[in-house]
Amino acid sequence: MSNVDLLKEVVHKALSKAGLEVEPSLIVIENSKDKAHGDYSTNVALKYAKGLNKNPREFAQELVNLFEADFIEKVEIAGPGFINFFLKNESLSSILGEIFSKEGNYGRGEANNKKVNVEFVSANPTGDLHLGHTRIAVIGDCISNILDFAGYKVTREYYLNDCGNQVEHLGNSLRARYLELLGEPLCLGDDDYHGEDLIEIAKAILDQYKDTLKEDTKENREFFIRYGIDAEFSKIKKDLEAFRVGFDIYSKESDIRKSGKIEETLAFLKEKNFIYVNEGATFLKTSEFLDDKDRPIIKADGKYTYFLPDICYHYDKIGRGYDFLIDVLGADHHGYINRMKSALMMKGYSDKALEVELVQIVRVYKDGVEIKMSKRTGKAITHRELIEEVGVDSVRYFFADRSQSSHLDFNLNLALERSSTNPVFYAQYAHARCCSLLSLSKDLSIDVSGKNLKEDDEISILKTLASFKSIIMSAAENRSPAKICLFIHTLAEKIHNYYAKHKIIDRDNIEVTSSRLALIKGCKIVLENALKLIGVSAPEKM
RNA sequence: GCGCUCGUAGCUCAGUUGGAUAGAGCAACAGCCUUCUAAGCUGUGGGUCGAACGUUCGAGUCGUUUCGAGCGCGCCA
Repeated sequence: MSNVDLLKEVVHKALSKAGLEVEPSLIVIENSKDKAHGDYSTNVALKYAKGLNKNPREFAQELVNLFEADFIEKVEIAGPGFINFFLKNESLSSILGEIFSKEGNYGRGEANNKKVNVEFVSANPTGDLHLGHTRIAVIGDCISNILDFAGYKVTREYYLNDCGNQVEHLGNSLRARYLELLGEPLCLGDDDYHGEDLIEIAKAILDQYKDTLKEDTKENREFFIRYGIDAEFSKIKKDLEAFRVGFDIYSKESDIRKSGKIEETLAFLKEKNFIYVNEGATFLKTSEFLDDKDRPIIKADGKYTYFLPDICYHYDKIGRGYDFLIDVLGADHHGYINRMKSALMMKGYSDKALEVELVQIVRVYKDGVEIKMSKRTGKAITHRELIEEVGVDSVRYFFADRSQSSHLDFNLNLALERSSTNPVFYAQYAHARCCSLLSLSKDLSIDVSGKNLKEDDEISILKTLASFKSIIMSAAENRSPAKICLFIHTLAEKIHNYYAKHKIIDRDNIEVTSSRLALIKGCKIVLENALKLIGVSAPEKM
C-alpha cells in the first residue's frame, strides 16, 4: 500500500471519528510542491469545515488530534487550513523494495476485468499516411498501452474502408496511371488521387500484366481497385509497424457487407421504426436521440452511405463483448459522435458504450506556408517522410507529449532542426546514465531498504517514484498519454539534478553508495516502464 | 447562423480535476568538464493566464457574457 493510500486511510478514519463520513476516493492527498509544506498535504479541513459550521484551522487541529499512524514524523497546519504531513524517511524509501520485486510490472494496476476495444488510425487505403494519422497513431497506441497497464483488457483494432466512392477513385486513378505508362495522356478527375505514389504501383502492374488490362471493362476496373487497396494497405501496415504500432484485429468493410449484417441491421431498424424514406433515400431517425438531424443511410440510387456499414461495424464490435468502445478520431469527425451514439442507443446500448477520443488537427507549416494534408492533392508531408527524417522515438515523444485536445501547429523546419534537441533525449539520457552507473558498480551491493537516503533530492525522487501508480491511473482515466510524458520529464529532471549534485558511486563510503545505487536502480526501472507506455526506447548507452 | 474544440512567456505547450509564490522545452544572455556520459548542470531576463462579470476561504481551472482562432453542419467518407 502506498503512502498516499495509507494517508487517505488515516484521514478517512479521523473524519469518521469527527462524525463525518467521506468517500475515501474523494479525499485528496497531494504531493506537496514546496518541501516547507511537508511531503504530502490535504485540504479536507478546508473542504468540509464549512458544512460543519466550523473554523477550518480549528477543524484541522481537531482532525490532527485524531490521527493515528506510526509512519508519520509530524503534522502541521498551515495557511487557511491545509494539513501537511511529514513522513519518516524509512516509509518513503520502502517504495524501492516494491519496485525491485515488480520490476517491469511496477505501476501496473490490478486487472479490473473490463474489456475495451480501441479503434484508431483506420485510414482509408488510398494513399500514404499523413501527419494527422501520425498523431492519431501515437495517441491511440499510447492510450491502449496505458489502459492495458492500468488493468484493462485491451483490443486494438483497425477498420479498413475497402468499399465505396473513395476506393473507386483509387481504382480510377491507378488505372489512369497505368494507361499513362502505356503512352496515353493522364486522365484524372478532380476527386481522383493525384499523388505520385500511384505511379510505382502502376509500374508493378505493368511489369506483371503488361498491357492486358487496357480494356475499360468492369473486371479490369475491379482489378485496379483490389490491387490498389492491397498495395496501399500493405504500405500503411508496414509504415505503422515501423512506427511500433500494431493491431490485434483488422476489420474490413467488405466483410461486413458480405456477412449479411447490413440486411439484418436494416430489418432491425425498420422493425423498431427508426427509418423512413424521403425523396427516394432512406433516413435514420438519429435526431430522436442525440443528433440534431436525421442521417441518410441509403442513397436514392440504392447505394449505402458510409454510415450504414459503420453502424453494423459498431454493432458487431460491441456485440463481441466489450464493456465499452473507444474510437480515436480526428477532430474534423466530431459531428460523427452523436450520430453513432444515437445508432448504438437504437440497439439499446448506453451512450457511454462508445467513447470518442478526438485528436485535434495538425496544421503543418513549411517555410512559413501551411501545407494542406489532403491525400487527394498528394501534396501532404507523409508520415513516412517524417519518420525517416526525425526518427521514431522523437516523433512518438513529440506527439505523446502534447495532449490530444490541443490544436497543434507543426513547423516542419523546426521539427527537423530540433530533432537533436527533442525532449525525448533528455529522458533517454537520464535512463542511459542510470544504466551506466549500475554497470560501473556491478561488484557493489545494492541496499534495498535505501536507509541512507536522507538528502532532499533523494526524498524528492522517492516520492516521484511512488507517485507513478497514481499517474498511471490518472493517465488511464483521462485517456491522456501527455500525463505520462510529464511524469517522464519530471523524473528525468530529478535524476539529472541528482547526478550533477551528488557523487553516486563512492567507494570510500559503501554504506551510502549502496543506498544510492538502489535509488538509481529504482529510477531506471520506473523510467523504462514509463517510456515503454509511450512506445519510446530506453537505451542503455547513448 | 448553429454546434464542437481551443485561447497561458518571443515560439511550442504543461498546469496534479478548485489549492499555498502560474511552470517546462525551444530561442536569448552569463557561468560549469584533470572527477560516475556536457544529449547534462547552475544562474538571468521574459506573464493583465484573450477580456469582463459571477460562484467562495481561494479561480489559469467552475458559470454567464464577450472578442479571436480552427474544425464541422453532404443522398462525401
